[in-house]
Amino acid sequence: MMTDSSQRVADAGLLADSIRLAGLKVTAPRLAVLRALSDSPHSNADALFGAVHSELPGTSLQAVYGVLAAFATAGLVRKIEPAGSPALFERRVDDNHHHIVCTRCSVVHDVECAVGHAPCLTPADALGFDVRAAEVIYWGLCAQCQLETTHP
Amino acid sequence: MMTDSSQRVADAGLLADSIRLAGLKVTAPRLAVLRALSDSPHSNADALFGAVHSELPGTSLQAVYGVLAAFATAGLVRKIEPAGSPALFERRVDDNHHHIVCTRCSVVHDVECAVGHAPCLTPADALGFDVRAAEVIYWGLCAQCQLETTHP
DNA sequence: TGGCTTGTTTTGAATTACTCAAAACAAATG
DNA sequence: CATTTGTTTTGAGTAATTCAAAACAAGCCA
Repeated sequence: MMTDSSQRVADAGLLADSIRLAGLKVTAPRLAVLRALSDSPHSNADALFGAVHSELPGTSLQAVYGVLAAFATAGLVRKIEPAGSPALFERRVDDNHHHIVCTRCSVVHDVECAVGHAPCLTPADALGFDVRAAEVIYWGLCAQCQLETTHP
Repeated sequence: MMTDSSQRVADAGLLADSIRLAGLKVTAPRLAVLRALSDSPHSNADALFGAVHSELPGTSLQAVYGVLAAFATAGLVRKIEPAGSPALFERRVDDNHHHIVCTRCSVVHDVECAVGHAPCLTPADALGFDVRAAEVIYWGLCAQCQLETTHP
């Protein structure tokens, strides 16, 4: 039976593998950022810095920015930038999912592409563009905030 | 027959009317910003400041930000914030159109909602959210940049 | 296994886009 | 025309991010 600690080691191995597979060197800050992102998807650089820093106190905020930039360029993480928010990062990549954001508390959740296949990826008139991606953000009130605004 | 200058005056009147109709006081900076936005939709605050400043040299950049914030709150303009870009503004409002952005030169064009009615406004699973809006941004290469990248 | 090369991180500073606050000013109303 | 209320100026401040040079470490090679 696999213990908690061997599980953690196995996880570290998987994290390291995916970093290596992306063509990047495996370093402690990179492992820590990737683990923090696994634990909390849709985190911003500052939140990740907080998580990483408690595990690896020498790590600088700039290192976290550097790690995230390298990961994003290598296709290991996806960067999303909802209006009015600092950039958020997630490990779910290459599956064309979208996001729903609460206008009150800013919580973000993943949502599958509304239509399964990709009609919303094809604009009515692409105006000569070679369209590579479609990004959809839904805005609304999350369940919790609906409660809190109707029972103030 | 309407002369160029009476046309300009008529335009100014229409601009003033729409500002007044939005419940805002009509001022020179507001008229100038609204005219600049009519001339160049998808402009950012800095570009608008440039246009306004040449017509009305006393105007400050902060005033432009103030005007745009008041317009956006009043529903007179729409603010869009594509990833990696400063906020852009446009007068087209309340018609649920979307945008297509060139990943190379950052030019922005309007596109109609891909499907006419609103299936893309309804996520597959709204996760308890009360969804109020869906924002779609298409990313790709504009016609010009396709040419310039294939004939370098 | 120890050096070498290349890529990564630290340290420190700078920049961009935007916001805040107080005082001066101007539009609209009667 | 005086007053009220909203707007703009002036000046400063902040958040998020980027840049650059030097120190450092990972992975390769002998």
